[in-house]
Amino acid sequence: MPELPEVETTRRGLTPYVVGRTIERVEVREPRLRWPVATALPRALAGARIGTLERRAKYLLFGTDAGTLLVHLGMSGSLRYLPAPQEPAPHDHVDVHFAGGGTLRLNDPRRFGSVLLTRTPRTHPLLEHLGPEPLGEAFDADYLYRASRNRRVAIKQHLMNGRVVVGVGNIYASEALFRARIHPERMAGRIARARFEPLVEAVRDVLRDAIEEGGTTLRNFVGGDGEPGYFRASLRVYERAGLPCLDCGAPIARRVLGQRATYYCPRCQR
DNA sequence: CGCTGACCCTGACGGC
DNA sequence: TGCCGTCAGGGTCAGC
Repeated sequence: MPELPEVETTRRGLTPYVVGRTIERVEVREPRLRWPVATALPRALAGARIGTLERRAKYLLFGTDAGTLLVHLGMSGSLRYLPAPQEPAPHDHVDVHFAGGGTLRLNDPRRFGSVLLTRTPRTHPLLEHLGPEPLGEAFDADYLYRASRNRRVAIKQHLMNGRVVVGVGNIYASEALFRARIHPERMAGRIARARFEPLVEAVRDVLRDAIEEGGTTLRNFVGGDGEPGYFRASLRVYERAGLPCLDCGAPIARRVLGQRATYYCPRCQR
């Protein structure tokens, strides 16, 4: 489920409920996530106060005086704040109970997500080698052009490579390339310099638009407030195989690239 | 070093 | 109805 817009939606939704709160108790019902939840984690966090909630790539970083809690939602994860106690449902793997009431609850059916505690987030192996934020200043046409030289991979896979730029997942890679009119299979290293301005703008625009709509709910994504995202209605190619291109009417094509479904207009995108 | 494909896991859905 | 194959928004890792 979550790409950058969904994670950012979650961050914004949770911030008023969790920042400034003191953790009373952490309850781990199922530690077998992408990486096992450390047995020492609940004890380490008990009594800690959350001072900040930030996002880096698709990670949520809860800054506490006991270290930084890193949460990744994987494919199927979601975080919700519950003001009142609620019976855990299937796949509700982790609860963070706050002093004074309220619970932050992680649900993740496929368990590709992760919950980690670190004292040194900047140099954590999972974060250290990440590329620039797509909505930050470092991500511009010059950067992406240089990062693409001599690369033989398809531009779509290139955009989804977290070392190149973070946060661009399967939905928004297809959507951005449609907006930039670039064929997803075009070799990254063979794209003309002039096309990188529109491409970078397309990536930024589609992510910004999606954040404004509260992300994309395909199956089960809900933001921190439990609301689904509404960007699905704005998707132009994703999951539209066979339907007419909104620009030219040609049927949208679907092809598998690097084991991921890829959607594009074979007429508009070159 | 760059790149490909296997793999982690559960659930929904369509075909038979 | 039930079984089976396919697919799903994430990422790491081994191997060439």
